[in-house]
Amino acid sequence: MLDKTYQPAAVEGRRYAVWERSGGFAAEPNSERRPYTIMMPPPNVTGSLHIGHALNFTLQDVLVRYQRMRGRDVLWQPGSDHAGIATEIVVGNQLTAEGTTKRALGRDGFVARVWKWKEESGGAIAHQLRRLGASPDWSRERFTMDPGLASAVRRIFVQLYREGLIYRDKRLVNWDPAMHTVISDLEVQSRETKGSLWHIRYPVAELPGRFVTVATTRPETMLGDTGVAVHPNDPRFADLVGKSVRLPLADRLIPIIADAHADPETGSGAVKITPAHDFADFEIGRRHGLALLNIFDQDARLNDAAPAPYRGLDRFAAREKVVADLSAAGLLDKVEDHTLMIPHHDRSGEVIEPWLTDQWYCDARVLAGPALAAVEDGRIRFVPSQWENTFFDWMRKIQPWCISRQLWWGHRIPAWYGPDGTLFVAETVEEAQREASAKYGDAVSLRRDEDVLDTWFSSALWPFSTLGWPEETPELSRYYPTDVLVTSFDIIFFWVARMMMMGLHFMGEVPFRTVYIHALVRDERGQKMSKSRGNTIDPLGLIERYGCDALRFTLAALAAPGRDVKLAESRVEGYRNFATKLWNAARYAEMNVCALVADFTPAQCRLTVNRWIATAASDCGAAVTAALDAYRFDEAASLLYQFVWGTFCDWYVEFTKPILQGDDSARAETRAMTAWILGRIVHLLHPIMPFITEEIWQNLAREDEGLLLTAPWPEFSPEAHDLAASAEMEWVVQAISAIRALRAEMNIPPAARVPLLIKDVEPAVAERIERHREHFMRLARVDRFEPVVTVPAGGIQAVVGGTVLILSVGDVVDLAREKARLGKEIERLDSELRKIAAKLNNPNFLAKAKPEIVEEQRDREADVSRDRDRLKVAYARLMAI
RNA sequence: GGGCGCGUAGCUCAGCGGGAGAGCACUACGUUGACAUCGUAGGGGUCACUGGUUCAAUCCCAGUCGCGCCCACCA
Repeated sequence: MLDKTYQPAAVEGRRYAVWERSGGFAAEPNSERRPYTIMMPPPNVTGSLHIGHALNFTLQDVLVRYQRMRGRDVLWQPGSDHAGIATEIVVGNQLTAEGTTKRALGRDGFVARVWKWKEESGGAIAHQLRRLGASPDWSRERFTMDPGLASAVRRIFVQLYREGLIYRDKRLVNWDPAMHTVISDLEVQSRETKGSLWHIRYPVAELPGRFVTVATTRPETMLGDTGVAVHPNDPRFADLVGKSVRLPLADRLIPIIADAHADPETGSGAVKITPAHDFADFEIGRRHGLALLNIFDQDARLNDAAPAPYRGLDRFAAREKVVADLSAAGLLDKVEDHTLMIPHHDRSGEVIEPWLTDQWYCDARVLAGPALAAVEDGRIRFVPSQWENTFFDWMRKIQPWCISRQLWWGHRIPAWYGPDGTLFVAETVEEAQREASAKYGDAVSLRRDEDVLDTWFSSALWPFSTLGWPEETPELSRYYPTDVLVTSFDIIFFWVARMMMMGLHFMGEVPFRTVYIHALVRDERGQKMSKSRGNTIDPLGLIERYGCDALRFTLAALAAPGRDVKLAESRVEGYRNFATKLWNAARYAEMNVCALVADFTPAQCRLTVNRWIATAASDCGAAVTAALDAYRFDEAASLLYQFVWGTFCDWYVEFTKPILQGDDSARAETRAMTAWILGRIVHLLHPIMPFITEEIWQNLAREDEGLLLTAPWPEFSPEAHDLAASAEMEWVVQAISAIRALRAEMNIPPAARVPLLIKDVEPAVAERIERHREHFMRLARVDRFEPVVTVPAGGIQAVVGGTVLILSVGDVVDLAREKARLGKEIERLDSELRKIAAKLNNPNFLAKAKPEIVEEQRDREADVSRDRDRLKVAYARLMAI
C-alpha cells in the first residue's frame, strides 16, 4: 500500500541502491543491442555539485535513461578531472591555513599531499551525483590521472612532438605572478577597471627642447620601453621618425619608428613600445627589430634590468614611484581618467602580466583543420546550431596552444634534458635514457622538465583514453565515436574543440556526433551565480526540501534551447506539487483496485472514455518521444505535466469515478485502463523523474516485470488511436468547462443544480449528450436537459462545437453584470467579424491566399457571426427583463 | 570595435505569417471519499519602438532603443 504522502527522502536512497545493485547502469559490451554513449564531462575533483552541474548531469541522465529504455546498450562514462590549477589553489589554501606552503613541502611532498586529499574528498562529487539520481556506469569510473590515462597522455605527447605538432617556443605569455605559472589565453578574463591614462613627455635626443608625448595606462612599463611608434602619415611627427628619444628615468636612447599601429586619433598619437610586456608591442617590436627588455621577475617585481631605484619594487609600487619621479622631473603632461580592460587569471583572480618565457606549445592550427571540416560537413552537429558560428570564429583564428604549466599537480611533461641541454622526448625515462646513451655514447644523467601539462590536454583525450586507448579494446571500437556530448557553452573552446582535434587526429573519427549546448543557470533575477554574489543555489538543499524528482523536472522544464535558465525556487515547489499529484493519482488507482491486467491492450476497450484516454496517452507519448529525440527537454516536461495533471487527473479520473463505483464489465475495463495509463505515465516520466516513477511502478507492476530503469519504452501503436472517441470526449470536456464558466458568470452557488437547455441540436449531438448525461450532472451539476428553440429570458449561453448550450436559472442571474459581459463580448465579436470581412472582401486575399485558408476564414466568419447573433438575441432578452 | 542572443500577462517563459498561450503569483468561491503540496472559476497583454515586404505581421526584413553574454593588442 502506498503511503499517504510521497516521502522523497525515504525513497531515493533505497531506490538508488536497488538500481545500482541491479547492474542496470552498466554497459554491456557483449550485448547485441546498439550502443549509445555519452562521455560525462568529468567534474573537478575539487568540486562539489553546484546547480550548473545539476542541470548538466540531469539532462545527460534523462537522455541516458531514455535511450536505455529504448533498448540501447548505454555507456555513460563517469569520472573526474584532476584540475591542475583549481586543485592547487584549493590545497594551497589548506596549506596556508596550516601555516605552511607548497614550496616548503617540496614537489614530492606536495603531490603526495594532493593525492591524499584526493583520496579523502575526491569521492564527494560521485556521492552527490548519486543523490541526483544519475545513472552512469560506476564500474568504469576514471580519473584523468589514472595510470592508463597517464600513459595515453604520454603516448600522445610523444607522438605529437615527433610529428612536429608539439614544440618549445619563447613567446610572450600570460603569466600569473602569484601562482608562478603560465596560463592559456582562454583562462584570461578581462575585467573592466577604472584607471588612468598618463601622458608622459619623452625628450627627443637630437632636438633639445622637443618632446614626444606618449600616453599609457601602465607607466611603470616605460622602464622596459625600447621604442616609440608614430603613424607613418602623421604630420605632427613626420620629422621625428628615425630620430630617437632619451627615455626618462632609465636614461636610454630608444628609436622613434613609424608603424600603422599608432593611431593618430588615440591618446597623444605617439605610443611607447614595450615589446617584452605587451602583446601588441611584442608584434611591433618584432616588425621593427626592437630589443626585448624584460624588466620583471617571476613575481612581477622589477629586476636588475630596471634602473637601480626601482629594483625589487612590485609593479604597483613601481607605478607610483615612476609617476612621482616623472612628475618631479616635469615630464608628466597630464593624467586622464580612463576605463580599460585588465586581464585577470579566471581562477586565482590575479592580474596577469605578459611575460617572456620558454613554454611548450601545441600547433592548434594544424589540428583545428579536420575539426572545422567535421562541423562544416555535418559529421558533428551543434544543438542549437547557432553555436557552430561561435565555434567557427574561434577555430579559424586559433592561436598556438600553450600546454605547459609551472605547477606540480598534473601530468609531468615527458621530456628530459641532457647535460648540454639536448631535449629527449620519450614515454618513459628508460627510453629517454636509451636515446641519450645513443647520442652521448655513454650513460649521462638527465634532468626532467619541471612543467606539467595543461589540464585540458588530458581532458581532450577523455572520449578515447577512458575506453582504453592506445590498447584496441572492445570498448574502444564499440563506444567510440560517442553519440552526444552534453555541455555548456563556456567550455566549447577549452574542451569541446580540443576533443575534436585530438579525436580526429588519433582516432581518425569524430569523438561525438552531436554537441548539445545547454545554457547557464542564473538566479531568478537573471544574474550569474557566484559565491561572491552570494546567490548560489545549492542543488542538494533543493533535493532535501523538494525531492530529487522535483529538482530534475524543474531543470528539464527550464532547459529551453539557447536561453539561460533562471531558476526560481517557486518553480521547484510547483513541480514538487506535481510529484505529489502523481503520487495521489497512483494512490487513487490502488484504492480503486486498478491493477495491471495481463494481455490487456487499449484496443480492446469499448468505453468511449477509455478509448479517448488511450488515444491521448498515445499522442502524448509520441510527442514526448519526438521532444526527447530533438533535445527539447522543456517540451517533454511540459507535455507530461499537461497530460498527467490536465488530462489524466482532471478529466479521466473524474469521468471514470462513477464507473469505478459500479459493478460490471465497464468497471473491470476501466480499472485495467486506469492501471495501464498509470503504467504508461511512469514509463514516459521515468527519464525525468526516476525515483517516484520507479516507486509507483514497483507498487503497480507484477514482481516479474522488473525495474522501470530497464523497462522498454512504450511503443505507440496506431490501433489504439480512436479519433472519433477523442473528438467526442474533447467536446464533452469543452462543454462541461463552458457550463462551469457560465455558472460562475451567473453567480450560481456551487451546490445548486441547474437545467441545461440545448438549442439547434442535431440528433447525433443529442445522442452524445444523452450518452454523457452523467458527466454533465456530476461535473457541471446540471439536473435536467431540454431541447429549446429560443433562448429564454435569463438564459445564458455558450457555444461548443456549433451547439448552443444554455443555462437557464431565472432570477439567480446577476442582470447588470451579465449585460455588461454580453455587451463586451458582442463588441469583441463585432470587431473580429469586421477583420474577417475585410479579409474576405479583399480580392487580393481571395486571389493569393491558399484555398484552405480562405475556406477556414469563411467558416470562421460563419461561426463568429452566428455566435454574435445569438449573443445579441440573449442581450435583447436580458434588456427586456 | 566585432559577434551572438534576448525584449510576449505582475514574475518565469512557450509560440511564430491568417483566431494572443502555459505555469507561478493575484482575486472569488469550495472540507464532493486520491490529492488543500487540492478543486472550480475569474481579472490581467496597442506581443519594446519605427519603417518595410505581404492580400495579411507578435511572427519575415531593416533601423532605433533597452538588456545579457562572448571575443578583441587600441596605448
